[in-house]
Amino acid sequence: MNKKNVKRRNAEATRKAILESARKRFALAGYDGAGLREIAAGADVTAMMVNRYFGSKEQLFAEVLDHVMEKPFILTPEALGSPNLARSTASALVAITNKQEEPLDGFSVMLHSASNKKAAQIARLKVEQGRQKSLSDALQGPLAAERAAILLSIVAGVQVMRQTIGITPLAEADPDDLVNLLTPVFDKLING
Amino acid sequence: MNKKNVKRRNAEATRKAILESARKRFALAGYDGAGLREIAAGADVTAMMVNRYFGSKEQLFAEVLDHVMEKPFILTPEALGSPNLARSTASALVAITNKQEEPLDGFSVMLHSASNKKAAQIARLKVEQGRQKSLSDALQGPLAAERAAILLSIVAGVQVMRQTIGITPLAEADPDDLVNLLTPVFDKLING
DNA sequence: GCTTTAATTATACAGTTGTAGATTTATATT
DNA sequence: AATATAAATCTACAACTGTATAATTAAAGC
Repeated sequence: MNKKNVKRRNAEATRKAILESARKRFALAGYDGAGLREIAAGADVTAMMVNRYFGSKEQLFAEVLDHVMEKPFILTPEALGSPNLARSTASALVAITNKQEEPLDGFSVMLHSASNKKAAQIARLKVEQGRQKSLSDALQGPLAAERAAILLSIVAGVQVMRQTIGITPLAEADPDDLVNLLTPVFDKLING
Repeated sequence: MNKKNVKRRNAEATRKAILESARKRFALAGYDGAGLREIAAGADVTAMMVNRYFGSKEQLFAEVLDHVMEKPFILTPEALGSPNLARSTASALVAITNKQEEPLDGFSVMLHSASNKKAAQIARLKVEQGRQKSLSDALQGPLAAERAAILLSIVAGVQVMRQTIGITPLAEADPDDLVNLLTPVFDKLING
């Protein structure tokens, strides 16, 4: 019997390794800041493998966004039924934006790539297809889509300011204080 | 009588022109995205003038941030006494983040440069020295600094999402709806 | 064990970046 | 009008970028 899906030197594993390295680098440095050689080195291959497996840097970026967007770290549709959603959302956001944490989410990728027009357009597309839509579907009441978008904006804003830029006192503040301040804000948007 | 401050070919005007062109380009494309030749062309000079007048791209960036930070477009300390501050802040933010508007503020510069470590550090310094401090001084009540920082984060987040990325429906939403949704959010943070 | 085929690398190219040194140009003073 | 001086440019360089082509290497099937 002949096996068709034979993996020599494990092509599938290499592809995954590149994708994972790209996610990390894009999240840290954005589309422009992450070089192909750097991404490839993170996957223990040479830069040419990237183009072999993904065609171009742009296509790689799009695929990375697909992956990071499909599992939201916060405000998941399932969690939207919870009674203390506003507070749990606030505390998840504060926890994740701790400095030492690796920025592992689509927001980092998107925000750090906002200055590049092509990358920003790809990111917008992916956000609209992914999180934004499922979130606004789950929210109740009038102007659900707008409220969802503002919610995402606040999450994004806090993440950049706290984690990337590291604004004082956001970066050094007592996490509990931040949660207490953010909770009523989120509550306004979730419950109206 | 001999005049000491003689300007040949108007050095001062050239310096200002470069600074202004740099502000525009940095706001649009961020630190990495704005090339020195491009910035220089916007001031009708060659790229070498930039280094002559500012020493390096980094120093130019720092000086641009000094200028854009010293005149806040929103949440000015003077306006903080106004009764309807939350609403006027919301409506100013919505008005300014209209797509056609040129991004003329320090937030754009900062956000688009967040992916570059050096640039992000310079930006953080300037924000802390400038707007952040005056704003938290003006806010009343407990945790004023934290509330001010969250306020700035929300402004930043809405700006990126609405203007730079152009998320639907934030970009196309009815401005009045957005103002109505943002006002109670800002009110929570301003008045507690 | 040899051949085939796919995974991986090596080399190279054209473009861009920030910047340095030498040179040219314009202007104010003599 | 000639000269001194500062403004502006020209040329160039070394480092980087994404990517294309050609060569090499390793493993599967016979």
